[in-house]
Amino acid sequence: MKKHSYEYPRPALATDCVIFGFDGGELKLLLIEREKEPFKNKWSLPGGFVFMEETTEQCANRILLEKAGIKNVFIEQLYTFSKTDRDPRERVVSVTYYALVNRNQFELIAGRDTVKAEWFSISEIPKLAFDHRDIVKAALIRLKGKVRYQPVGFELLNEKFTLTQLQQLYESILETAIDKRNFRKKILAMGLLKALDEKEKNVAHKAARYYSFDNKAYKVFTQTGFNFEL
Amino acid sequence: MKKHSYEYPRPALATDCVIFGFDGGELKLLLIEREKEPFKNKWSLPGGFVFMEETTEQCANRILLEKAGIKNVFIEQLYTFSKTDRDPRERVVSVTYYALVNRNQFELIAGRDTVKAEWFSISEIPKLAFDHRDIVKAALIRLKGKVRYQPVGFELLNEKFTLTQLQQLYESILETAIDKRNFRKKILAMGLLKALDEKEKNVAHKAARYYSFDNKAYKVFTQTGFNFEL
DNA sequence: CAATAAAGTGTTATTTATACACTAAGTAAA
DNA sequence: TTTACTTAGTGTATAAATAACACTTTATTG
Repeated sequence: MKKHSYEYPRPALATDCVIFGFDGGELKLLLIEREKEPFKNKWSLPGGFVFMEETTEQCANRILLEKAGIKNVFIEQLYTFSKTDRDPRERVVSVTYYALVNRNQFELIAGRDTVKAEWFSISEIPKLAFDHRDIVKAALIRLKGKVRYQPVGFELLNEKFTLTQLQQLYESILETAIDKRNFRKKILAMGLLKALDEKEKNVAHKAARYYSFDNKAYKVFTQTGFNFEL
Repeated sequence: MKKHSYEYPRPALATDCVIFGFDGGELKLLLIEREKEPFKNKWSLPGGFVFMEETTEQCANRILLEKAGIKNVFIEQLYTFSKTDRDPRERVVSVTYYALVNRNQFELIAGRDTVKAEWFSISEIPKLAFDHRDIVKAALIRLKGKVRYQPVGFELLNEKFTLTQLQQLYESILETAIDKRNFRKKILAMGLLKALDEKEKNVAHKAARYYSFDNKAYKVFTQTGFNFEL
């Protein structure tokens, strides 16, 4: 049997982040243009190497902040990609994360400095550097699974949102049409939404009521063993 | 903004494997006794460092073979653990996997050589080395989620199994009692089981019929967009 | 041959999911 | 100021899935 002496060389360790946003009824993705070879001027996921004194999750949060000005958002580990040739320069293993971002909250900050950042509809994602297409694909599958049994979709919306916005969000993530009446019935029956007194303004039709996600109710909800399920 | 020059030092990269088996109506876990410090003589998950020329998945399969004589089994990436102090010697990031093993298939091989390996009931897991308890916990949660929408439980059983065995398997993974008639109705209705002509022998009661998982039917099943769900 | 032990089998009630169409309210254009 | 347009908002009936529940059959053992 082989003895595991393990000095150098070691694979490099990086993280890459899939950043989701929601706008104009569509799910979006934040991409960064690479400034250096390899894949210079190609679009890519924001990423970077893991420092010795940080966890991969701390690294992902640091990258979110440094490359897109994003902080304090929902983030979850996605998958670790380790194909030996995924970076042409050297062996790099990437622990990937996905983040859910309320776009309005960060619109000004994203793309600051010299970093060119842009939101893309998930239906119009350009060719990506490295194996980033695989990473995005995995993130979409994960998100689809996730929203059905965890109320994470709200992370993508403003604090106040209409039921139509919420429904559009689910429709675009799940890539399916949902019946309006059944959707509203089900989501309201859970008791996790607070109906606000406020309504839309300056719309050319009947103004929709705003709702907000009731974090307190959700806490009680989970503690009593009930499960969110859509 | 920080520039990402990334020479040494790098975290070491390892994989650890949670190996599930099923026997005597109980879910079991294969553990290895450590021969070296740190945690000498403590139980731990089989693990090892990732070589430059292998993916983390290949590494996990290699470890399964080297440490437990197990090969060609279901294996899936679980999570990457990266707390900076999870190994007292140095910074080690571990990409973990879980495997589902038919115990009968490997009973003789596991624990060969000098490696002391033993199966433990999940209700009687001893104190483990490193953060391995967290890893096991994550694996149990994953497995619970997985068996409900993917027919992976069969990986733990013999090719021929009785419906009672299958039910016990689900009961022990999901940690819940299941109604016999409803279970059989549902699982048979999916059309994924082949009833064999063979029955149990040498049992002190009515002999149960053997079934096997119908891989062909499952292929068609998935291709036609239906989903396994229990 | 009686006792034991697990296999095997249907029906009913309840809950959940699905399908479906009109009225209300606000703005913009004629 | 009236009409057209656009989206908000609402209930019911049917179908499907789930959950609850008990006795007969078949083999072995003492």
